[in-house]
Amino acid sequence: MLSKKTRYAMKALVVLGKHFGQAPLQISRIASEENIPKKFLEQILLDLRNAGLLFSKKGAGGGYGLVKDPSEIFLVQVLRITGGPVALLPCVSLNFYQKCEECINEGTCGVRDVFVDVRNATLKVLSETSIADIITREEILIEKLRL
Amino acid sequence: MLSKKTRYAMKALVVLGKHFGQAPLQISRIASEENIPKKFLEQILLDLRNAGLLFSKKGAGGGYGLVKDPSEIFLVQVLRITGGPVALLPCVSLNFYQKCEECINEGTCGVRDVFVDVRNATLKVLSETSIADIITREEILIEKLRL
DNA sequence: AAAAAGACTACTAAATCCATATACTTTGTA
DNA sequence: TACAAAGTATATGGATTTAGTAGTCTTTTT
Repeated sequence: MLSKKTRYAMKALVVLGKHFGQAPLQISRIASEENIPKKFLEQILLDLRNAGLLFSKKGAGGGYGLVKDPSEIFLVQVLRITGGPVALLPCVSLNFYQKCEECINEGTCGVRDVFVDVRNATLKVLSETSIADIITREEILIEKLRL
Repeated sequence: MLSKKTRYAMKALVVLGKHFGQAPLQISRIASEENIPKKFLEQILLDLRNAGLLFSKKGAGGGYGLVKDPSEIFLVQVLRITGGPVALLPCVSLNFYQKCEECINEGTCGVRDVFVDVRNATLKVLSETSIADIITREEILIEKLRL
């Protein structure tokens, strides 16, 4: 399961993506728009900024904005910034690898082998999907509901 | 990430799969073979038994065994018994569904839409892979290491 | 009867997650 | 220049979950 942090981060990026190129958006605005606790969102946006995804502007008329085009921000990146490993087993994680304590021989572990496949399948979707794609998907979903 | 419970369950089932058709295996034997805390494994095997995957026999010469052929036990089942949701978001889970509190309209949520795809990809692997497949994979891995 | 093995219940220590609080810094503007 | 708006940073606390342990009871075999 993804943490709320990761979920909030993605939702916030979608909102920011819709405003790309415009004036920066304030935390409180994003928070109220997406029902995210403001103080928590504050920390999250800060992480995304420190990771180079967002710029920030202090003071009156300040706020946050995307540094890159939404089509260049992929979900894997977000997941990794917010600390959510893609893999379901630590011994299979590319960026958060940890040896399974109980495992005798990692190289011949069949369970691990399967979860390498699972990770690859997940990674494929997440590394191909951008914030822009999510915005497009939302438009399609809204369109469908109109029928 | 899968819980240790789920991991231990899978490993135990693999051990039991290798002994399918033979005399039941004792908890302590599986525990020492796979470096799993015995008392913890006890609870896990009980869950698997209550879910109908294992039979148990008390008293001297007792132990646990698979009810079905290892080729008929799939990883999705194990995951669901041990309480590990397949989905990365609660609002996308088939068996552990929960509404995202903060979500305004689930039907038009692009993030959710992507994670439906992720879930399907994961589910495909986990519902196609059996305990027997894991055993086969281990044999292949061992074979490869011999070269 | 005794020993072997699982069944069941309860508990606890540690970790993690979510959220809030508080104090500080920067920037725009009246 | 002073003040208010907004982000920065750190700390803290509560709730929940996870992992593991302990102890007692029940069943079965010898």
